[in-house]
Amino acid sequence: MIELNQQKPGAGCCPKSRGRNAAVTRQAILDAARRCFAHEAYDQVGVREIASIAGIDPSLVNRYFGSKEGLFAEVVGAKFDLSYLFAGEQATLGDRLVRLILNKTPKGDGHDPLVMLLRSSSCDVGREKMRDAILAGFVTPLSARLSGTNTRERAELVGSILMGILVYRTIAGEAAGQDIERQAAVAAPAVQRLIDGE
Amino acid sequence: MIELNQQKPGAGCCPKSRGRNAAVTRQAILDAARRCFAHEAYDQVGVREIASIAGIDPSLVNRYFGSKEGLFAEVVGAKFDLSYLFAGEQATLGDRLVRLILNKTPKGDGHDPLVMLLRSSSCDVGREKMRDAILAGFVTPLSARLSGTNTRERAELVGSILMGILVYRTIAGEAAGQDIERQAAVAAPAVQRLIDGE
DNA sequence: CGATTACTTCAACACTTGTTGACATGTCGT
DNA sequence: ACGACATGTCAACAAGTGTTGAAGTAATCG
Repeated sequence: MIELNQQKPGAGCCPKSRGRNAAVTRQAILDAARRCFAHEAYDQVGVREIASIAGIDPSLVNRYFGSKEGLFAEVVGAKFDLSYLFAGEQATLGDRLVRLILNKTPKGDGHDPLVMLLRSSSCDVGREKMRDAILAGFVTPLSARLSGTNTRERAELVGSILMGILVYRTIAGEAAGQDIERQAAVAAPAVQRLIDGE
Repeated sequence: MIELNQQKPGAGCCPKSRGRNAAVTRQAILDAARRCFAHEAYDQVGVREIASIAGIDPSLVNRYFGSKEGLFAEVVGAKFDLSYLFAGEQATLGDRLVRLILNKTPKGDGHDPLVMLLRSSSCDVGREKMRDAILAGFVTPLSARLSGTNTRERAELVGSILMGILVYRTIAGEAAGQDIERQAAVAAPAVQRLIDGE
C-alpha cells in the first residue's frame, strides 16, 4: 500500500477535479503506474490501486492501454539504450557504472525503469523484458567494446555485479551501508579491473 | 505450470493410493512445495497447485502447516548457516564461493533454498527472510573474518556479486554463458581480491 | 442551440486466491 | 470387534483479481 493524499474528486480544492482531457488522464495513469511499479512487483500492484492513485476509474486503464500488461509494457518499455554509458573514456567507466547503480537505490522515488524491471523480474511479464534489456542493452554492447580475452564473460560479470548491488540494496534495505563514497571506492576498482582485463 | 505425471489417486498402480500416514503426507506436501517454489515465486505458486502435485487435498496444507506462509517458511527456513563456507583456507575462498553459486544455477532442479528465497524476494514474505539470510548468514560473518579496511563494504560487495551472478543466470537463462570454468576463471579472482583486500 | 462525439462512471462478470468447517473414512488401542 | 482418534475429502466462503459493456456526462462542432 502506497500512502498518498489521494483526494477523491469532488472533495477538496479543484471543483471540477480535472477537465475531460484524454492526454492528461493518460499521463496521470502512466505516472501512477510508474509510482506503483517502482515500489512493488507487477503482480503486487493492482489496477484498482493504480486507478485510485491516478484518481480515475479502473476501467480507464484498459481503455487507454488495453490491459494491465499493456500499461506495464508502456511504463517500462520506454527504451533501454544504455550505450550512452560507454561514451566517455573507458578508464573511468567502472566508476561511472558503479555510481549510476548506487544512485539508483530504490530507497528514493526509484522511478527508474531498470529498478522497476528488476523488481518485477520474478513475474513472467517482467522476466522477458528484463532479459532483453540486460543482454541487448548492456552485456552485448559492453562485450563488444572490451579488448583481451573472455570479453563475454567479463561483460556478463560486470552486469551481474551491478545487478547484484541493486538487488542487495533492495533486499537489505536500511541495513545496507549508506556511505556511497566508501562503497564506490570498493566496487569501482573491482569493476574497472574487469573492464581493463587484468 | 509445472508439468508432471500427477496421477490421480485411484487411477493406476497403487490401489489404496497411499495409506493414511501423517508423516508421509506431510513430506509429500513439503516435496511438492519445494518443487514449486524452486521454479516460481511465492505469489505465483498456489496452494491448489502444490496440493495437486502432492496428490492431496488443498486443505491439508493448512492442516499440516497452518497456512501457505507457514509452509513456505518451513520449506525455505531450514537454516542458513553458511559459515561452513569460511572454514577452509581463505586464499581459495573466492574460488569456492563462485563455484558454489555457479553450481546453484536454477537451470537444474534448483531445490536450493537460497535460489528459492531469491526468486521470492520480490514478495513481502520472502524479502524479510532473504534479508536475514544474507545479512546474518553471510555478510556479517564474512565481514568479521576479513582484515584491512572497509571490511563491511567488501563483504557486502562479495555478497552482492554472488547474488548478482545468481540473478543474472536466472534472468538470462539459456542466453547466459554455459562455460562454468571460464566464468569461474573470471569471477573467482575478482572476488578473491575483495577478500584479500587489494 | 442541438447533436455528435469523446470521455468518464458505474456495476457487474468470471475467475482465482487462501482459508475454513462439516462430514466421511481409515487406523489403532482396548 | 468396537469405539476413539487421527486422517482425508468435499464444498463453500470471503476477498481479491483483470476485464467488460452499458449508461451517464462533459466537450466540441455544425
